[in-house]
Amino acid sequence: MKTIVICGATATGKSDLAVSLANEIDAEIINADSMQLYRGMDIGTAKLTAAERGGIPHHLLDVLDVTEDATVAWYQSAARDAISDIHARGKNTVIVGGTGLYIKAILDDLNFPDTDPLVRERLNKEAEDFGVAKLFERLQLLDPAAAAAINIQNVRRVIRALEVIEITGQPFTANLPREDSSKYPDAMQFGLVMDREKLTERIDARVDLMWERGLVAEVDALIAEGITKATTARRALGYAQVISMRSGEISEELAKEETKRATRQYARRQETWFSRDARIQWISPIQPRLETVLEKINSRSK
RNA sequence: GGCGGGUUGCCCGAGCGGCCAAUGGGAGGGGACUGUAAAUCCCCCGGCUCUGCCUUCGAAGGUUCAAAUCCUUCACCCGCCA
Repeated sequence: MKTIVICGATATGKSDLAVSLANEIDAEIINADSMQLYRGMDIGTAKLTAAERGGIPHHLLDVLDVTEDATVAWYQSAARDAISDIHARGKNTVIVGGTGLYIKAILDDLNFPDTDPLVRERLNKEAEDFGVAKLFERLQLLDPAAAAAINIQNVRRVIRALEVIEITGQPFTANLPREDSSKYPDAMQFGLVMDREKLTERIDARVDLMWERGLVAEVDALIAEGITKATTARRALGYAQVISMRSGEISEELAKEETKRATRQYARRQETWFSRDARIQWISPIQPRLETVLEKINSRSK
């Protein structure tokens, strides 16, 4: 059974390609977008409507309330279970999304050590009270390799490293493995690219459309459901901006502009992330996407 | 018409005779990345034949060994008085 990944920056047209591809190769789709996991976050995440999904079953889509926080570890096992299930039913799998770490967590041999809210909370408090420098010093002592790889300013990562060391008694692996640890050696990854100017245009247009379609109302509904108390969902592009607009911090016009700006920056980070995975086969903007992907898949299976 | 304040690099905004190509922030570009990843963090950011040189701080003159910083005139913007 095939495992195909469609990745790339936001607004490059991944979702549509995934559906048409799934149709062609008798596949089901697994969402690899950290924000499309949430129910009710539809307009702002550019989630495909039921009609647009064209009857293709989508997994890991609409599976969490906005008050629940997704984590990579949870996603990893849920996604792998979904793949096993799909393959067991004799279908192929298409994984689509822009969350690089999530895709990598599925494909590669990443083991996420446990987490402990209490330990984390204590470390957080320590960082606030005494500063990260203090914590970083400890990290240097306990795990020089991790300290060398993590920037002292990156509080979140310093804390996580210390948390892992404390819970497991083992050093923290601070670097992701590169391409040599695949759990699904037959998986094929395809990346969609677009030149910056074109992408910026598409992002701007998409954000305008989100507003027209009622993003503000969507966020209002989620605020009522408690999204502001969540730690993950409320940071989503567009949602964070509308939330701060509703709290009176910024105007609606600014919220919209900021959403476009933040989305542009996000797209850049995505490109950086995906660009380091040599396994990805990039589909250039001038190539017919579906045809090119099908061709590559077929030539591989021969 | 009179008096006062302002004009700084793509934008906002410090600087107020030498240590200034000029603090900060934003935008833009590059990069990192193992339980918040649409997150978090780092680097670059006038030009060049790049341990130095050249062109920048509204414009044009001037003072000085030396000016974004002082003086003069002009242009535009802002406030108060008419």
